[in-house]
Amino acid sequence: MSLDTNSYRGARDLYPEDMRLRNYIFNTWRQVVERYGYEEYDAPLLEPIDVYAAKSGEEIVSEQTYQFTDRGDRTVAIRPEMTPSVSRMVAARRQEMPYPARLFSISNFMRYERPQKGREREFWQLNVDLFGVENIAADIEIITISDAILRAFGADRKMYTIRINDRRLTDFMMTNYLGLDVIQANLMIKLFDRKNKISPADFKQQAEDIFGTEVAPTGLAKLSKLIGAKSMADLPRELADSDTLDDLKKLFAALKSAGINNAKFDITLMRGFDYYTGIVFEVFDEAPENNRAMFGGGRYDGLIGLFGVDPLPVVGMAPGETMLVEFLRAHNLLPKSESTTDVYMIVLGDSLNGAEKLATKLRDEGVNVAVDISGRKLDKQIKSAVKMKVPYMLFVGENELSDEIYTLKDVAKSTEEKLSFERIVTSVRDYRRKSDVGDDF
RNA sequence: GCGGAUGUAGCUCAGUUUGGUUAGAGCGCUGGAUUGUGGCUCCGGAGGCCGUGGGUUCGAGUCCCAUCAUUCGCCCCA
Repeated sequence: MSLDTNSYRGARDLYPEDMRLRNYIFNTWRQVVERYGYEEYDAPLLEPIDVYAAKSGEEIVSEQTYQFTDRGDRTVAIRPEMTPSVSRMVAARRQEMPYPARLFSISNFMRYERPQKGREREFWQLNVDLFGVENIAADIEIITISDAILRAFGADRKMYTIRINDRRLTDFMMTNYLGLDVIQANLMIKLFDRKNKISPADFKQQAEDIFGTEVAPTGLAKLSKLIGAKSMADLPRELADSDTLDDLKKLFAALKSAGINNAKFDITLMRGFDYYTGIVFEVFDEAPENNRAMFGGGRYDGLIGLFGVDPLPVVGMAPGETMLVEFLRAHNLLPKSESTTDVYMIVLGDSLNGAEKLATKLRDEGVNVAVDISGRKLDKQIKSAVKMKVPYMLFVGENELSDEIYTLKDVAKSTEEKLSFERIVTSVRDYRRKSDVGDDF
């Protein structure tokens, strides 16, 4: 019996052409967040299980983490997310960190889930967190960066929407306005989460069940006022007077003046229930075939305190690679895939020694060169170069070596020029400079 | 965890309804012809446990059961 060549379920093999796309995404992420002054960190792949159990729901941890007992009898989990780890790291240096602390990481995670479109068992995420700022400026910065990231991939603001809500408003709404107890509020939050997936009639029916028959009529009336609110101005008086709206107003004003015209207030936005304490937001893909939340984030001021130090305010977000690729594909923003090798050297006749020497000289000038050392016929060598998507081929034979004039072929344009060594170097450099600053990479 | 669809050559698929000799096509791959230049042309070749395991049958790619995988929904999504 032979071994299976398939990769582990929900985890992908990345061949060079896949890795080119991943590198493009990671490089773009890194470039944007570093421009905002964020610095990179990393944490171990494994954490003690308690780190997750304390923060998230118990059943999520037991059913969806990869966990095992190590040789020292400790129960550990492969990280399913970064937030607990980075919180642990910041808590450990609570007193000595420079604040505001701006941190990011690009790391892989694993969750034991059923793989489907846009979701894998092993996945990569950018995590961006801003520690130590209580005021709304931190929330503004994180949302602005979310926008900047998508813009950096060439996205137009018509392609996505940023939906924003505030957890404090949700709490006030559930408890004071709708008069729900904790259990009812929980159910209502789950129902709000499902709002776009079910019919209005089903929504109404399920809401009625939550209210109970006695209070349902007044409850439903209040609910429909909420759902109908397209902006903060439409909110019922009881909510509109609440203090948290000042923050939201400042936030929207700031986003507007930054040109972010696709941010919308959405009272129904929930984002789970667990640990958010203020602003929450989600970035939605507006492509019809893909209409759903791509990623999100928000403020979670309570987590650092779990590690036995004074609490610290935090705002963070985490876009994933998988969803982003779906977004780029849907909007035709995928870059053209090209080899990192600049020049594929095609060796004619007995010229291998001379070709290798020339390759070394080119490499000394920073040109990436692959020499075809196979000794195959010309057309086979050319086919390899085309398959690799190398931008240039360089033909090296006895005549070229004695004249020191070589034929450089542009693979895409199918044009060729006879050039000296120096001219080859400048041609390749010009090409690289152009493609690095363009929309494509 | 639940439901639907799909697994045949490297890839895209036909063949399955109605079981019947050596399982096909296009592209790709490979050898050659012609070219000091591929994405032209011509001639030849290799490559399949028909996802896997069991069952029915004289006989299974085809029918039945199970299982695994892919995929679309549901649940969930820290």
